[in-house]
Amino acid sequence: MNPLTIGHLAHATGTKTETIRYYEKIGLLPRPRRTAGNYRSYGEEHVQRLGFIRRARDLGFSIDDVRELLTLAAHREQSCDNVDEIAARHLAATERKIAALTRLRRELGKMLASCHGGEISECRVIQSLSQDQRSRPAA
Amino acid sequence: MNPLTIGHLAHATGTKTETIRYYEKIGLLPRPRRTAGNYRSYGEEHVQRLGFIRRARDLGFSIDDVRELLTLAAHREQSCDNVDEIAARHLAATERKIAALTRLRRELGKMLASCHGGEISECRVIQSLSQDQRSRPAA
DNA sequence: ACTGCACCCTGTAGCCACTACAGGGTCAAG
DNA sequence: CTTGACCCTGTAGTGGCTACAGGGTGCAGT
Repeated sequence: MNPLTIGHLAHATGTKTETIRYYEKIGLLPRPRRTAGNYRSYGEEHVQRLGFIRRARDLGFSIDDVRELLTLAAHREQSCDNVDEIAARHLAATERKIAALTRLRRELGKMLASCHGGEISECRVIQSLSQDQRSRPAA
Repeated sequence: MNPLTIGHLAHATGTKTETIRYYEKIGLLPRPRRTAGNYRSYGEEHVQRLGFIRRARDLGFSIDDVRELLTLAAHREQSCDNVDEIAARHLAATERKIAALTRLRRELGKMLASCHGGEISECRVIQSLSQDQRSRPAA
């Protein structure tokens, strides 16, 4: 209801004040009014918009994606195909990341499981990192 | 065998020349000899070391971890506990990332599945981003 | 000898999405 | 009228490269 300071807006949306100023600088949040003492003064619309931004960011959307989602969200009568496309693209990228990390996890797990302690000279982890897999003898 | 230029070292290890110079700048690769024309001149030991670095980086180890792994690898008579600890820590971090991304994937999948096209005003994706989950009505 | 051309050199700036100061100003309570 | 919590701007740092700009080197072909 009443206008909020940047600190209150930060608290209300779970954002840091520096981040809010950063979003303003890059044009993601509109510049708010200022008080007589030059403090930023926010209203309900800023809480909404920053909440949207924060939720999208928490879901891993890039700043550019968020920017586009905000623009699309403002055109209520248009088709949501573009929105779905952004989300689908992000979902696909997330799946690719999961797949890559899963491969890493398997590799790391194998390395660790094969190491039975002892000296560095016998350490499987170091051995794995030291030799090119392609030229390692099959034995 | 014969000394390599930076381009040849790059080719041999699948690294970019800029990255090799960067690794030298941050002290990860030792400064090589120079030719009369001030070209960097690399030997087999550089191929080994850069190969180690690249494999560790491909497994997602941070530069600082790689630095420590290189130091540990050089002390062949010491225990490999420290190595295993770095690897275990990295494995745990990788698992946390996978868990976080898996949650994201589920959320994104739910959002997309519930959206049946049409107008933005009815778009589930936009709705999800627009409202705070905690204050959304249960219906 | 000369001309291209591919490669090499240094140094700096940019990427992403913040985060952390430094050096100041404002405002309400005591 | 002072204290302390908040606010302001602007700049620099994070990780791990990547991309220039503006030059020099080396070798093949003519």
